[in-house]
Amino acid sequence: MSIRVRFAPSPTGQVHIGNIRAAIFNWLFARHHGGEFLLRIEDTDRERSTAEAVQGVLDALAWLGLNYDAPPVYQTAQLPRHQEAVEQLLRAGHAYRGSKGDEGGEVTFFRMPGTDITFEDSVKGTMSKKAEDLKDFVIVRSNGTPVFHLANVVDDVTMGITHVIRGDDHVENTFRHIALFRALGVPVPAYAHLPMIVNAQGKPYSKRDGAAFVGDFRAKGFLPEALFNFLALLGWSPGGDKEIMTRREMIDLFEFKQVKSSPAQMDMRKFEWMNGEYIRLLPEEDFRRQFRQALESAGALPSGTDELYFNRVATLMHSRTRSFPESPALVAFFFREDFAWDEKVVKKRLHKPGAAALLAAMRERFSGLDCFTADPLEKALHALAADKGVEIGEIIHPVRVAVSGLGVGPGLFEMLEVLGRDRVLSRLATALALHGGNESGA
RNA sequence: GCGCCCAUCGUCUAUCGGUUAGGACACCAGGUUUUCAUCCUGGUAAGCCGGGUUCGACUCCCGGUGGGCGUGCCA
Repeated sequence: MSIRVRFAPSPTGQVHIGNIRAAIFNWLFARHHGGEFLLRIEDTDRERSTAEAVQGVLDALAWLGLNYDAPPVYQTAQLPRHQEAVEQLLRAGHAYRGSKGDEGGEVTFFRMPGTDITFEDSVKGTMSKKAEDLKDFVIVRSNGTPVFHLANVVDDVTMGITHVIRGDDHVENTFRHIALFRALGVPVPAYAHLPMIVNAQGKPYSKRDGAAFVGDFRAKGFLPEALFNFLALLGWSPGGDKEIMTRREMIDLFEFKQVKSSPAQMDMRKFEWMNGEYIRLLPEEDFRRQFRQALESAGALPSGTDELYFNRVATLMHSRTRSFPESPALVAFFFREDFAWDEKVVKKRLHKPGAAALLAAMRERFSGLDCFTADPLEKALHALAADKGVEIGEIIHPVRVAVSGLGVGPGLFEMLEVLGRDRVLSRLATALALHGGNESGA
């Protein structure tokens, strides 16, 4: 029998990373075995389900490249089948009607078999529950609508699901679901319950802990390939030392044997590192596009900026970008004159004894250059250092701060070349005017 | 409360009775004849506690502690 799995989110909000990781594992498992990966929208909670949320699920899957092999199944459209199943259960004596609580009306209960239930979980091992801990439960509400357990199981039957891969929070439900499958007289699927993603306190990872939804990562400019890779490795370890893997490699290696059963914490620092690895792998044009997007959304890119100039800045930044959110602050000086000054660096580099004099001399020599490109600029700087008998760093650092306001950035000479003569000379003059008289410590 | 589950560096993890407990991120130090980043080299850092079983336990068993999940006419 061919393998069929499904991702079955309820469209009641944004797609949580724990959820999407379940989708990733389902997808990986299906692709590994050449099976089918299906999507089912569990929209039976009419109160909370929204069309926007459905679109959110579709977008998240598309963004991460989690393609499904058949059109999405909407649970609300399966109502007739749910009702049929209930009739069948009623006829066979597996279900009965009754009242519960003080809400009045009549609900339909599923009658648990009265025996212990055991199943093999692909990640958690043998799971067992005693009969006395398994109570009858409602499968149809007093208003006639089926409850999750019933709908979920019946849909899995109609969709021919062979393996149910979902979050750890569903383990307890599994015993009821197995009883349901048996009562319906159909094969019980195999199960794999994934550990939860938790925060530093061991609590479920939530919005309070930072980016918690797929949309958050996307909005911040993280790459889908990086998120996919990172999430796949949260709880799953193919052994070996390789962590940056292609989809093909992940598909080939994926097995539940290597999925851990303990919860994992999302380490944003490691994720940013991985994102940086993927950024470096990006084709230049792709990098430019996303780089531009990051700057534009942060309002750091003035309209009318020269295309070529922008491209040169992008090239300079490609190899040193770990995540797009950090970009605006690092390159603002390329695009505007009122960039921020890092006061600590200003103090350290510009207020240093002798810095102003060197800066002034450097400006003088730069202004005399015929060709304002990296090579001549570098030669001029080395020459000045030699003439003054100072380390080149004594000049490099003040120049960098003077033109960028920062202590870090691309290689200085390439950076000066891209900035161009006008910006460089005027900024050096400005820096001298602002800080030239501030030398301290001597 | 009851039921189920989980427990290796700060984090993600390898280990499947015998290892100097390995790797990755982060961090620290040095190098790559300018910073930062990249890259290279080196370093700090771990088996929750207590009992067993065994010649020998991170690994198996029991208990404790801590944490998670479940206990809906939500999904």
